[in-house]
Amino acid sequence: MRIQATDLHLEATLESGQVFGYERCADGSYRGTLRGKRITLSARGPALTVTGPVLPTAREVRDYLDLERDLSPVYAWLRDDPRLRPTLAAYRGLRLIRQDPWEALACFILSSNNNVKRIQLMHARLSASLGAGAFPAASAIARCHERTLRDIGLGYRAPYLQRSATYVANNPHALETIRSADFEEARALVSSYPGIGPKVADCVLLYGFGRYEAFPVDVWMLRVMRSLYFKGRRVSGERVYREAQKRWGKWAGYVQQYLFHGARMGVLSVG
DNA sequence: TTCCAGGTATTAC
DNA sequence: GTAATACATGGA
Repeated sequence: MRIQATDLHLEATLESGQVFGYERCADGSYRGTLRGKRITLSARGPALTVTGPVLPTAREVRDYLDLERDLSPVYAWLRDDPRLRPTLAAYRGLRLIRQDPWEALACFILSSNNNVKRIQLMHARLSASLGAGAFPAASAIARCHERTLRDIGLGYRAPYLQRSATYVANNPHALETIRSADFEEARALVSSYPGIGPKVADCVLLYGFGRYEAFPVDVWMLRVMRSLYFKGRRVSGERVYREAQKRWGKWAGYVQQYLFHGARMGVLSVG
């Protein structure tokens, strides 16, 4: 299947630490799962090619990659601030993937005090062991014992994931309740899951629920925001969060992705 | 070998 | 409220 995608940076989209289920192939394409279907994505200029045994619909692909969204408000913020232009120049077309809410919730429980490489490893092992190749449903993880998850290599996060999965499996409306809540209420709900604090809660809302006002503050966000907007002074996560809300409002989460990737890739100053 | 990684939960002032 | 500490594990 070929899809017209004139403003998509596939590499930055799949390798900016927002999604953990994609593996880069030698030819620059990516193998992963889209709405439960195993596919390969490859971009050549404005043409996006999707291959696989069972294809998602073009509509599903466009929705998943957020291709319909007009990013001009985000680009305006990045273009009009000299401090941010380098990340726009390098990664224009980076889009926030509209992930499955449960997968985002689970993966970001695994992300705490962890590195992207190993989160990807955990994702792959969970998918192979419990999901027949796709990321396992909450019910499949709920059925596991903590021991099984530790054997997969989840470490101390195993009980957090097991308990969160059990809650979601036993409360079928849990995720819809989050979706229909206003932002602060949703934040409180997500933060109440075991293993989820303020940073991961914002990741879940941003990547799993499309709440673009969410602004996850991790070590990279502290570094780059301190460097760019606080003259290198040490500042609290809360202070950084408020600054982002003030500057970028309902687009803060989208700007955050450009900040995060730009900082990690070295095109933005981190002090 | 030691250190670090998209933090969180717990405990102590 | 703010500060210190343990937590599993793979890669550098």
